[in-house]
Amino acid sequence: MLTIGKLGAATGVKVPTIRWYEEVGLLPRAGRSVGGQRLYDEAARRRLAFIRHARELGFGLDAIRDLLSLADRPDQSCAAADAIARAQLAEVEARLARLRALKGELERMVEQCACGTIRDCRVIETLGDHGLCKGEHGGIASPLA
Amino acid sequence: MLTIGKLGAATGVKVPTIRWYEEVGLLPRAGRSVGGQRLYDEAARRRLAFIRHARELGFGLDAIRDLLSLADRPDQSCAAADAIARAQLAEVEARLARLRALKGELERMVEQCACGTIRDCRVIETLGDHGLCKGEHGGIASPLA
DNA sequence: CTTGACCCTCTAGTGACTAGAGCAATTAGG
DNA sequence: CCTAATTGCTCTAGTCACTAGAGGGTCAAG
Repeated sequence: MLTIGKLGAATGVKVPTIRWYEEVGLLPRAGRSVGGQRLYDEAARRRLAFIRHARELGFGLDAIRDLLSLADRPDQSCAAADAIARAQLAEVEARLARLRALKGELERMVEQCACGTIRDCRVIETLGDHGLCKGEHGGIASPLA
Repeated sequence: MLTIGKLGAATGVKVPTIRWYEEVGLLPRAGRSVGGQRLYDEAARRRLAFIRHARELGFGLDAIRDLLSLADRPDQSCAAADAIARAQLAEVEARLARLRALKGELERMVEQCACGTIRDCRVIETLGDHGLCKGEHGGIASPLA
């Protein structure tokens, strides 16, 4: 049986994060010691490792919840899991495209800067006038890295 | 003189967002009509367009605040603005590298899925066992797209 | 038995907004 | 000139996935 700190160390997840996963239902309510401290078994450790890995791959907690409930039913079709992963891949590809455009625009901006005074600064000027941009760079960047 | 709605339409910024920019000090407190509604002039419009464009390029509000105060002093050196832009570029490049790694891992996962039952699903299996991953994909993805 | 490391709950804060309630002001049409 | 529709106002709360901190309780080693 692991205390929450050992579990965190074993999985690379911070202690408050583990408690928070419990609160939002990603982890089942942990059993407690006599004094009321959480205790975890190997199954909990595997479940948390799964969550952590999925987070590293950028899945949101809702998607992870779905993936976990799928993982608990080994006889069902894998199609749903596949769909979730494909959606995540599409999301990542979209963000990649956007970031590449951003990078190009920033590079252009920085390269043109002669580093004189603000008056002649291409960085400031470009920011002030969208028309100086070559390509579109769409709307405001969305969260979820 | 523009009302807040016209200003929003002219710059592509939503009305509550404009009010929020005022609240956090990116925009000066707007003058008001007799009835208390905000009114904006051309200078405000340019300032908001600057903010919007910088947001599109992924700058955070703190960086934008700095850029704006630089833009207001045309005689000063452009070095600080250049540094902010370079930092943003570095940030974008780091996120690009991370996203590329993520994309690779997701592609591998999805490609290996034979779409049978969950029991044999590579997606679920890979998520459960980080050892099946080829490369590192670092920590949890950070926000700020 | 004490010390220090760990654990508990609870609240609040992050970034950059977005949504909604409940009401006031403006504007276009008749 | 009146009315109805639109737009505006403030304020609160919610989003995502945590993180930080206060103020205490528990546990294992020495």
